[in-house]
Amino acid sequence: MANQTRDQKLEGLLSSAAREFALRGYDRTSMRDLARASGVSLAGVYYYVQSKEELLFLIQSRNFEAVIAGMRDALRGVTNPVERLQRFIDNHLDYFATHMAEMKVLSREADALEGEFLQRVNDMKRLYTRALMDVLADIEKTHGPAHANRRVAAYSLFGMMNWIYTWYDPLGDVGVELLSQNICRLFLGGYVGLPVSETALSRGGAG
Amino acid sequence: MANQTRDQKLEGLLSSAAREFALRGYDRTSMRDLARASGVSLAGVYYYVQSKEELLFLIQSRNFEAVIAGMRDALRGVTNPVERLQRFIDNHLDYFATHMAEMKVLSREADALEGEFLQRVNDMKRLYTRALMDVLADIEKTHGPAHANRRVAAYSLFGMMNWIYTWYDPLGDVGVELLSQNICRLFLGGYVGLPVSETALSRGGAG
DNA sequence: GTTGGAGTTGAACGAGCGTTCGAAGCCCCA
DNA sequence: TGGGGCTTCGAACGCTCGTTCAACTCCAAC
Repeated sequence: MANQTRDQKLEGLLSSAAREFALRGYDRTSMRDLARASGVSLAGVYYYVQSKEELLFLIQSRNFEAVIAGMRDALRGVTNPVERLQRFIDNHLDYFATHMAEMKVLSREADALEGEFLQRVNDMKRLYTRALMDVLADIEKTHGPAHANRRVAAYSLFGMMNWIYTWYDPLGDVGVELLSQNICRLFLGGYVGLPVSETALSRGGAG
Repeated sequence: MANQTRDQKLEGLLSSAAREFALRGYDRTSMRDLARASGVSLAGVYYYVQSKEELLFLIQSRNFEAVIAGMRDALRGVTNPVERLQRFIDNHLDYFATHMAEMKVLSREADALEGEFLQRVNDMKRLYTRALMDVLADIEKTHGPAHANRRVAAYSLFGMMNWIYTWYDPLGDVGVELLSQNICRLFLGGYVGLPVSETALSRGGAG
């Protein structure tokens, strides 16, 4: 509480803002709510951020960047297409489960942004979607024709993964590993008829 | 335009309100926007509806009721568990695709309601989720143990189906039949390892 | 031709919104 | 001790919001 750098304070503001946005929704949350939740005055918020919309943009873009960076790390050096997909899913769900508020805001407030803010987030979405579809294409090369249209399959997988903000409780009786394993199986089994074994789904050694 | 009953005018109001809510979001759409879009004065809206929240409730509950009624019709007399699931998915996606605005509002503005309005919609959700999980339980009885936790599977399927409000264009090159077929395959293949054939997925004869 | 209720309206209300700004507090260095 | 730049704040601005209400039009019934 005592001596934080400007960056640390912005970080804290973004974190409590994400919590509030996740709770009440972006539009129903006022700057006064955010000020109260983060322990500064209303005007104080504007010292760290230019507008409410920038606040939302920072939450969305920073977390999306982290997801993308995590995916790159998770896929680096992995050549087996199925394992690449498993790691893609694993990274997505893992980050989602450990940043529920932020990812709920990213999923639900998708079109609250406008102009350049919106464009920059949409660019990330395109990049990320492209990455998944490339993985799917690789899988098709090694496992024969898929049982579903690739684009439909990609968006269906995103649907399974992003929809969790409406029901999943990371502290409940379904752990992230089980969740990730289940979604991996559901998707892989349906997409290329792969009956994924227990062991094949456990996470590999080196990240 | 000339002589409509009160009910028809309310219907028209709900329809244009759904379109506006889907476009801009519930909170960002003002009662003045709705008045303009439906061609009455601001005060005129309040002759048909008690509040903005009731407007949202009516959109959500009426359409959810229609989805549930459609499901009951689709499942009536069908005993094969897999076919029951296919019809469940088919009904959901078909209604979604023909009522994109309304279903987007139902999916996205899930917690904009409060109090009794919220409770009544949530009751419908519980009922509908229960119905799907019962179908899944039947499938497990006839096709052996599932490859995923039943609850996770159910919510994943809802995720695939509801997420389409973020990307699906009913007028695009992916028709509803193909969409439904793809999602059926993805789910069934992953849930019980069923390689669903072309013909088995075509819709049955009598409804 | 008058009555009365259904439908519609313009104008206003109070409240809350995002944002701004001048001033005050704070703390390090001279 | 004093100056100066970060940091914080109370108070206000202009605007839009959801909602209300008295007054109006219209038309069928008497």
